Amino acid sequence: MSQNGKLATDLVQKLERDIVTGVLKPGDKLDERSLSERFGVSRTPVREALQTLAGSGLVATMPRRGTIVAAITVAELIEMFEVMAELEAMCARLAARRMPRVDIDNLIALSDECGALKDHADADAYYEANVRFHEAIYAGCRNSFLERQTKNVRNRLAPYRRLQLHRPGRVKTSNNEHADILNAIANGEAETAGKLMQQHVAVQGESLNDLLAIVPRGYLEPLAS
Amino acid sequence: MSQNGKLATDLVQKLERDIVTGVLKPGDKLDERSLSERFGVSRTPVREALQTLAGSGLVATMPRRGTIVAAITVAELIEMFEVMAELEAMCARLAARRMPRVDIDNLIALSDECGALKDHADADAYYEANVRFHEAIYAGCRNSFLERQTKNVRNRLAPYRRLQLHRPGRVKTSNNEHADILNAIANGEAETAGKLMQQHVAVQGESLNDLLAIVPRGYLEPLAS
DNA sequence: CCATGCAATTTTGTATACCAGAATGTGATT
DNA sequence: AATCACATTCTGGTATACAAAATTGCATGG
Repeated sequence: MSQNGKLATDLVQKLERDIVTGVLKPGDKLDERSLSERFGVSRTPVREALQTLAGSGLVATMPRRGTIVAAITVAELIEMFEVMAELEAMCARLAARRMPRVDIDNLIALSDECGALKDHADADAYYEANVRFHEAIYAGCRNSFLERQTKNVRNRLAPYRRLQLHRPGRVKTSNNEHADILNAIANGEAETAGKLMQQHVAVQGESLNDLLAIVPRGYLEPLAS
Repeated sequence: MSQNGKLATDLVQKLERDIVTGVLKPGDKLDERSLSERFGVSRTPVREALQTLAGSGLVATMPRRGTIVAAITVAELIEMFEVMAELEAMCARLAARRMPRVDIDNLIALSDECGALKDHADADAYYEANVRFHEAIYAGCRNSFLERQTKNVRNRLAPYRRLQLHRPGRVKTSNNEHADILNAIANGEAETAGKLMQQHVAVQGESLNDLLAIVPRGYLEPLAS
């Protein structure tokens, strides 16, 4: 997948991580010169990295006006959740039909892991386990293109989705839904698995009003990808 | 959407057109120097353009080994059609629920246009009308993110899909399916519209064996995106 | 005649220099 | 005091120069 040279590739990964984990917030300006001296390289690989990130939608650059971490509008967020729900539903449907036994066992283990962390104080720990559970299902669809596509959209939503889990009660509900989804997949009930997953994801998009209440200032400024 | 400078943006559009329309074939080498002198610019905007195209998946570049027009393997093609069918189905479902009357009228006109060309000798003319019909449905879903995502995948499949229509009888069948889809959308039958569209697209992926028989040499070499 | 290794050339990756357009600040004028 | 014009400055876009890696071709040896 990685197209650029070594330096540029490194930059892509570092910046991607910073954006997805929230170190860099939506709307933050990404000045080429600052980045180049911060990483000790010239502007060229920095530009290539930004170019790549722009392609995947994580940053947005306006001609002659620079690059910022993609700040998604509420309308765009709703749209993306709508698509995300359907992509994950597709993964779940296919996983129910194609996931081999050994991978299902692994999925059960990941679900247990989520269960063990659901009452834990550390929301981030649950978040990580949650990601692993979902990614196991992506992998289970046995369609590497769909897997990449889904992960891409998830990454772009990551800065906003992380906030979701801090909503009271959401973790527990989420965990229950996991159990149902797992069940459907293990039993090969494709349509059920898809339906459940669709709702599981879509509910996050539908509660965007709640999300807006806790979103930090600066998250909802101008621009979509 | 466009991130690069003016020159680079132009290049992206020109190269994209050449790839989608088949002037440049999968596997063709894209030499930076040749391109730069062909377009009368330096290597920098050329590199940026290739970078952008790599991001959208239309070209593939291996580090230190250059860039080629993305040559998709058969396995990857099957995967992509599987996803494409689902994306278009989603568009159709949403369009059935959201498309305003005036746009439906326009869709009817586009369908008629396809019908008028279905017996015509010029397969390319039907192909273009077909694209317009499908794009009208993308637009009808009222989800610009989904629309972009769908168009992106379609572009990547375009070099291969174009071959499909040269299969005898396909045009007529395709046209009948259009009529059914249009009907479902006009009547607001979301699930039906989605189902029909899913099949309409998936059948192209499932007939890949036939496609392989007529694919020109050089189309199926090494690399996926 | 074929294989292997080295050299020359080609081509990509990175750095730097230069140019152009946009933002900003200052001063004059109303 | 507010606004508009102009100049300065800052930042992004493009070109060019340089470095490193890979491919190619040739020569040499088996």
